[in-house]
Amino acid sequence: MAVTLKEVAERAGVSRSAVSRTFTDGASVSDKMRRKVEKAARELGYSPNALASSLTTGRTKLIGLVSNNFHNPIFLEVFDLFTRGLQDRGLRPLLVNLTDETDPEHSVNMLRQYSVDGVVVASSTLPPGFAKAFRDAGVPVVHSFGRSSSAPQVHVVGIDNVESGRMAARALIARNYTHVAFMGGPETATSTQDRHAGFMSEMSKHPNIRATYSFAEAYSFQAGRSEMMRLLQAGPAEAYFCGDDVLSIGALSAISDSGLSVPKDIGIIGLNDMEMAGWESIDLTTVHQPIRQIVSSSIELMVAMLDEPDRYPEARIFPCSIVERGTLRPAPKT
Amino acid sequence: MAVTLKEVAERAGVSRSAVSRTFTDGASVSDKMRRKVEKAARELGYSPNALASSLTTGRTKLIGLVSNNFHNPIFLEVFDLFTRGLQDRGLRPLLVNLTDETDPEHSVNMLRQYSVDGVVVASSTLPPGFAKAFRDAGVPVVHSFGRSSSAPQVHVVGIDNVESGRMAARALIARNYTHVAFMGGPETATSTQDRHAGFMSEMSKHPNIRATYSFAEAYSFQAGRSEMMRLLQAGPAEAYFCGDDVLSIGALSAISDSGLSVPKDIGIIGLNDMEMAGWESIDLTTVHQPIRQIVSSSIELMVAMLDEPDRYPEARIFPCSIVERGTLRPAPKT
DNA sequence: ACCTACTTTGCAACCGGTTGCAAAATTTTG
DNA sequence: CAAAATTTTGCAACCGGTTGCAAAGTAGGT
Repeated sequence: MAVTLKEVAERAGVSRSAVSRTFTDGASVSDKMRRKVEKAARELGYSPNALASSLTTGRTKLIGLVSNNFHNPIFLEVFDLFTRGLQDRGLRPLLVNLTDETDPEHSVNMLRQYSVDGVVVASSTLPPGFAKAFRDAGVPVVHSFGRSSSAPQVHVVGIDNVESGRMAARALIARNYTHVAFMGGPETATSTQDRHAGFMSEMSKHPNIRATYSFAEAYSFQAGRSEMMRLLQAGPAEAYFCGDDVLSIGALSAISDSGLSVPKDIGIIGLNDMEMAGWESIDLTTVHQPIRQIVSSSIELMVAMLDEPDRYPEARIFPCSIVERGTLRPAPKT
Repeated sequence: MAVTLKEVAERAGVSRSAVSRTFTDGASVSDKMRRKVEKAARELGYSPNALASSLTTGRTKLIGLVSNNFHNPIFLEVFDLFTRGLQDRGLRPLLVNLTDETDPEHSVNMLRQYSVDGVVVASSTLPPGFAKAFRDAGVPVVHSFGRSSSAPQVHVVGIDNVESGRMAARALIARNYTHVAFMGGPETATSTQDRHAGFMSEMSKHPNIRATYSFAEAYSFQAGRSEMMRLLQAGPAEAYFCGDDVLSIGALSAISDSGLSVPKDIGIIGLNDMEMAGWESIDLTTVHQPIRQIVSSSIELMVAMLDEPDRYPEARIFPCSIVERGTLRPAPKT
């Protein structure tokens, strides 16, 4: 069906190499030749087969985009940014949904079979062995939104979750709450562990403030809602740092359904600053995670690694900032 | 870097064909040979290069997954379903983000260069010429969430948007509203056009009910919110059928910020039944669009077309249903 | 043991490109 | 204008596999 190099060569009356060269930039072709070939190619509707050429060049321009996070709306923004950024650079994302059921091993193998030039993992927690498998195969890996210390052998781009936990803690301290709490996502997530650690470590400097914590079952609305329902029964803290914005929104729902009001009765601070956090009906005070920067830096790093595969692993950590909206009481003027 | 067929053949002391055959199912290989080859392959860590084999077999198992909808959270569910469904069948989604800036022509070309076996377009409105370009190239196309009549040359899987508009209208009629309205997405979207047409056609059977309409600028929270703000100023209808759930949520925000309550002062019915519609804090009555069925049917259709590329185009239309929650007043008992 | 029928294996050509090398063509130089 | 330097072009081998075909091997029947 598709038009091949050979057909173009025949029609233009030149060698196959000549055709190949006109479509490879940097190759030596005279203007006359180029015109002849381009004419023939246009008439035939030829476009070179990227896969065939990858065979000799060793580059497919395919990038595995791996994620296990298809439920948190912030990842739609992440996918948007990744796909656009990659395609702007002539790279093609091969999307892999790493669900709990699928064996990571299997995905690794699949990506190797398609000889991807690199792999971006967009997920806080990297499946064990994943990074290593690619490194052994000589495939560059960037772990976006990952924990900086978790795997020193792999490039990481993201935020310092420990620091972001501290930042949230300081926001609560500044507002003179006397009993605060951390309501995390699942305890197995490294992001939760780190935010928790940062939060508690900052609070430990203020022994006069009571600090407690608990974990929801997932980073989801329902999990946040039901965990907050439970906390309300048990006697809630004055303000909560929730593991992320979706959890926060669930918590807000539980609070308002209990007839309490935010921020008067209970304060909430989230993390991510997803689009929805700015919706007037939610108006969530939250720790902003700079996802645009994280994604674009991840892509730049990936591009750099394509030229220099053995590049020494680095961690690129972006600072977060607090976005003050309406779910924490105002800080007293200093 | 990667281990090749030849190396395995040498180590096993057999011909390259033998190795190839043990990795192609349906090929004739004796058990003894297979064991020998598999042993060598295992020792070397060999796995066949999918791209190289595609060259001779003509199949890449790559499916272009094209969408221009990276802002509506329902599409995260759609991507989740598509990626899982495809990878369960051994197909790999090559994701293409068709933003307004990118030239559709360019995307078509790119997908052809990667010789995708098929293309799934997940978007209500198909860029003009898109389907034709692939058909001309002999590449199967399935248009998911598309308009059934828009392009009879392409397979479409989705809902009948006209009928869904009628369904929403009937829901409002049954509740004895006397002034209803359609608040659509952008007028250029075929989904909006069809829902609008269906809604108005049903209303035209009830001349005693006043029916008006307007359009928001996008399928987004902010667009829904500001359009509803405008309508509230101008004097609102008693109940609105909003073009989709995200618009509805925006509208709800405007209504409650204006001190009005839902469904007492104004009724809202959405469309899609996205996960968020069921959140207790939203509790949106809506027309359920069966996205799981649409996606799985799209995939089945695609798989069928891989075997039978000239299959006669069909439209697979799934019925919607009303999910009654809390944003419309109850229908009186009959 | 011999012949037939069937299965397994290797050879070699091919898929659609790329690329090192040397010959041919063109340009520069003396 | 010839010789030297440079650019352009084609040949042929190669990338990592697949596959039609014929030769070799195995089994079954008598």
